Amino acid sequence: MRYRREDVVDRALRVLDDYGLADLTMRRLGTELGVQPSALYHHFPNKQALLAAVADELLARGDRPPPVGEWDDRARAACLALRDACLAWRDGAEVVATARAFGLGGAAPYDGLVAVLRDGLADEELATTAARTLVHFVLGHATDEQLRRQAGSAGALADDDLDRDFTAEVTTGVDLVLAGLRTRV
Amino acid sequence: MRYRREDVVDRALRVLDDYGLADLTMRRLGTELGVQPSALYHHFPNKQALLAAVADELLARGDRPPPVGEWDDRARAACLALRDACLAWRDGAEVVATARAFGLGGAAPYDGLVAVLRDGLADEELATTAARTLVHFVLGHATDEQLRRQAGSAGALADDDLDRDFTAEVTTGVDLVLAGLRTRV
DNA sequence: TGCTTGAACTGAACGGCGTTCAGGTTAGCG
DNA sequence: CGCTAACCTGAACGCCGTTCAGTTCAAGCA
Repeated sequence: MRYRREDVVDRALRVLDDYGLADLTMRRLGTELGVQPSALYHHFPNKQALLAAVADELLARGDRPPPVGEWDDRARAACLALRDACLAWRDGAEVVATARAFGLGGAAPYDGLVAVLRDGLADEELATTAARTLVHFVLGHATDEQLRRQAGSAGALADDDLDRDFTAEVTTGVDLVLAGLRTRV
Repeated sequence: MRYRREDVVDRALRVLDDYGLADLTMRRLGTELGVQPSALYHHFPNKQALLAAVADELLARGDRPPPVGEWDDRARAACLALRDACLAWRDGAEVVATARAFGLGGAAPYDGLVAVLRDGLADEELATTAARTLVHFVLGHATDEQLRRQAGSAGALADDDLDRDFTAEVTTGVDLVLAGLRTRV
């Protein structure tokens, strides 16, 4: 069997979901495809680039049409969509956050948020800063949640850390930022 | 020479600042101390625990007495203090964020923020959620900044990504959250 | 002073990782 | 049918975190 780039990304996404980011190694992915690890370097210059492609694919699959409405409602929806896209895959948030930090991928949600906020705020600089604030918070919170759930299912965590309502928490956080923004229009 | 735990942490902090997190390996730290890598396992059960201790020490050294004043001013000061503590060391933000994510260290700034916010808000749940929002944002932003500066000094980045005013950005972000909180008291 | 004890460390090994590279294979197109 | 470019092999390199049985040595006690 011979593979194309997209096949590799697809399989990587499956390995990620089944075994977690720590076990998404070039060797494991190669084995899973029935291929030498070195074969993957025909499709990607290095592992970071592969992970960036995985992040982009993960986000693309979780994409949903933005709702119509006020700018703040659309911004909130975009944040929750980003969160849902990440939570749909094991360690999804960490993958996206890492790719974003390295500047190699995961830019779509940020760009979308900037567009929405620019509409509502008419202040380019405030829009970018607010978008960064929101994305950092959403990704940070989702990373935390996934890590904590994993530690919880491994039985290494107190129970009261698990029955938090993560969705309510993240909504409150996003709304805090949006409320702050509303005081500036 | 024989070392105690604190000596190892101190040296690890120096290695971190001189060579970066990627080069802070057990072997390198051992070499730096003139000791076998296995010797470090007498002081720490694993590398994660060592990094948690490094994060705590890094935060402790950057600690400063909280200013008196309104709760929102104190919260802003706490956020900026956290950022400064992280920025004072190479890859400091990433070290703290990782330790925090694993629940092994770096809890002090979060606890401090919760205390301040609980004072001003009289709402325990909102205080914890807001503290999480702020810490996630500050650490995410600082991680981004350090990674970007490093990529910039390696000449792999556009210039306009570097002459951003990171301090103004993070202040604006924090103030957005605080303004949002003020609408709730 | 000599003895004991436990903290600190050695040295070698284990299995795994990302990555490189020279060369082999094979699908598809002209 | 032959060529070309895409895809892959197989072996190696130099790292990594971690384990473990055994050794050294400073400090406290008799």
